[in-house]
Amino acid sequence: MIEKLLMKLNARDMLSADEESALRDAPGAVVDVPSDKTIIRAGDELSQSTLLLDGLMCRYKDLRNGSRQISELHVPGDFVDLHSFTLKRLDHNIMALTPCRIAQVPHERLKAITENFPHLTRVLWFATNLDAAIHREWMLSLGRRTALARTAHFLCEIYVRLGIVGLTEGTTYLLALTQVDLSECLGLTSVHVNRTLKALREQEIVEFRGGVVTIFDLARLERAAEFTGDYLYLEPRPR
Amino acid sequence: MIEKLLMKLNARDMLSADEESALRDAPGAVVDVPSDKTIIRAGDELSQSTLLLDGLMCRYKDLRNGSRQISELHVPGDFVDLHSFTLKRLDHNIMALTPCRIAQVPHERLKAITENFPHLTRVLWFATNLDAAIHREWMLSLGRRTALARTAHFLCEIYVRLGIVGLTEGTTYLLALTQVDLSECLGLTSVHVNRTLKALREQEIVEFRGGVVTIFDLARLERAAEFTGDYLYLEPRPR
DNA sequence: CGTGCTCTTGACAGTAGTCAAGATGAGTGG
DNA sequence: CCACTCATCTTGACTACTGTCAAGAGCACG
Repeated sequence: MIEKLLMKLNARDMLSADEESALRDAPGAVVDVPSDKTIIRAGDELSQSTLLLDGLMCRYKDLRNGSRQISELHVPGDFVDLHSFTLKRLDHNIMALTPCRIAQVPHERLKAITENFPHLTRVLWFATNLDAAIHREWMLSLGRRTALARTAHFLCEIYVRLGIVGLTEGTTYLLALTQVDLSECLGLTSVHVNRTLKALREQEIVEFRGGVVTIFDLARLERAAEFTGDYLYLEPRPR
Repeated sequence: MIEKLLMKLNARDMLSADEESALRDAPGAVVDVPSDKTIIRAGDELSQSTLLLDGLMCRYKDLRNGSRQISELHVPGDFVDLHSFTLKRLDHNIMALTPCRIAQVPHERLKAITENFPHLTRVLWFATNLDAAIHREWMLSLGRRTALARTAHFLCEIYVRLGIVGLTEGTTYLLALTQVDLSECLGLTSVHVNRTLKALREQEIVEFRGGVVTIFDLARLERAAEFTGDYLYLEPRPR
């Protein structure tokens, strides 16, 4: 059930059999969530964390005028709100962007891990630090990249992250987002995202249509984005 | 020496005497860093973390064209790169924006904390999760707030964060940044920051001159920024 | 009392936003 | 099986916020 989480973590460090089994024992309920449902609201008191098994979720915040910023897109294997374990409540909302399957992990079991498995604790800590690294790269995009580079960068990142958990096929992957969803990730309007996707398509770099991303020229996509995967910490090493 | 760190952590949870003393024993060398010096470069192999005792530091990334995005401004008491403990290398640079005094904490000692002090480990984990929460709020600023709201929000945040460590005087605080530094935090050009500060000053909301921030009307500043301190997690509770 | 950095301002440019209308397409009910 | 509906996508025309370029002022420091 937690195979994708293990793929993600084992790409960054090696877990022992004991640690893997502690992780396997961690989930409580498995729940299906319909598309568009906000499962956690900012400020809610939380006693469990959410592991995404299948589907796409996001974290978002919004302003009074209704404009929304997605701060992270989550793919299967992501521990969507592992950080709620120490924060106890969140500063943002979490919603399903597609129908999702999640596993709920009681904070009590995470606490037991911190008491008994120091190395596994560091690996989980690492996982939240990785989220923060993704946040920083997005800040660079939001603050300094052009709409085109920002969009290209996003598509590169998701390509790598889905690849880690085995959800790419060559240079193609499924991404059931609307252009509005995309615009909320990218800090743009959906109209401008539409124009930007058109430009990327006409330059034969990448295409995003009907929930499918097809990368025609990965090298050019990465160049347009100034993408390097460094910030995704894809080296197995002791944490 | 680590009093400001303790103020920061004790505002979020209570540390035991043992835990405080473990933290006091953690720092190795104390070092002075001149203004503008980049002390850590992205990719460097790291074996210690940096605790900021005095001065202002920042984390930043840049693009090939030279434009720079600061992803976090650090104030005294901040564990600037605590996350390097699990990441082992960083995805961003760290530099001093003013003359600084730092304490260097060997990762070995942090590792010992994770082996012997589970609760203190969770508190330190919390501290990195707090950085990520600040990242998310900045993403909302960069992606969705106007230049004016974004600038106002930044000044609110720093006001609160400096207040926690006793570095405000009423509604005034010292902030020895240039407008270029500010623009790199805010994802704007320095010219536009200049105009935005002028607008805030002329509306008698806040003034930023000569390294001094004077808030004339905190309520209006917070309203202009849509600022609430929720994301700074200012409640002492078991982590 | 220069030198250089920072701040300030004006004129102009351009990227991205706004508004609006029509196209496309999947799902629904008659 | 065929309208019909609603969400999403697309495009054009226009707007505006922020960026660019440039020059001059202010000021600390040697």
